Amino acid sequence: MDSVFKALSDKNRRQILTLLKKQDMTVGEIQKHFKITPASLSHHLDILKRADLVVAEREGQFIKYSLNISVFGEVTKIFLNFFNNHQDGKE
Amino acid sequence: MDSVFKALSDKNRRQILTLLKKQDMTVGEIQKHFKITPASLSHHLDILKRADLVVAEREGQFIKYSLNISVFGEVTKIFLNFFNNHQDGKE
DNA sequence: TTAATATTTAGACATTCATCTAATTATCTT
DNA sequence: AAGATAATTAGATGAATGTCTAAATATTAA
Repeated sequence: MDSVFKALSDKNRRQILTLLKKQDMTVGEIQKHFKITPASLSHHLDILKRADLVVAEREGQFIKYSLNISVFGEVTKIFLNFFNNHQDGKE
Repeated sequence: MDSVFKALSDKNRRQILTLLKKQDMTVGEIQKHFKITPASLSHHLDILKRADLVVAEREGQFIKYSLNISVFGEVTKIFLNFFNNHQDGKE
């Protein structure tokens, strides 16, 4: 469970989750919302994946990421929904 | 809001919150549940305080800590209640 | 199969962070 | 006022973390 809290402790990663809450996205699409390098983004996605917060699935040349809709995923969404929209996310 | 997530990202601090959920405690009482030094504990309490998750009040020679029962406090309790009791807390 | 695009992995670097010891502040007791 | 207890602050240290560049892997297109 520690990995979930660790994963949520980074602002970029929380923003990724917020994006994926709206729709599944490829790395490239997610990338557009950030100014970090693809390598850094990939690192964040890996941390979210290890925390079981997101799932990755290859679609040809792309890799599509989506929220892991499980018990944790649900609660996390509720949690994020409450805590975000206050002054955290930039969009 | 970042400070809240950062605060929750440490296992010791989450355990402190879990303890305070049951009852207010002085630093000394909290201390008994950990094997870190008083200085380290004080540091963690400071982080929780800055995140507005707990409140400190001097009572003579002691300082009593309690959960900050506010909107954030309430949600945090619910959140912790759900996410703990899985494999995170040691008690 | 060669070139181009998408994403990840490896390795390095600077910053943040949890922890400790030692010193300091605050309160209580004698 | 002096000593004891409670807690915090200061400063140091090693580990963890976020970021980058460069290289590697995977897939599509020519």
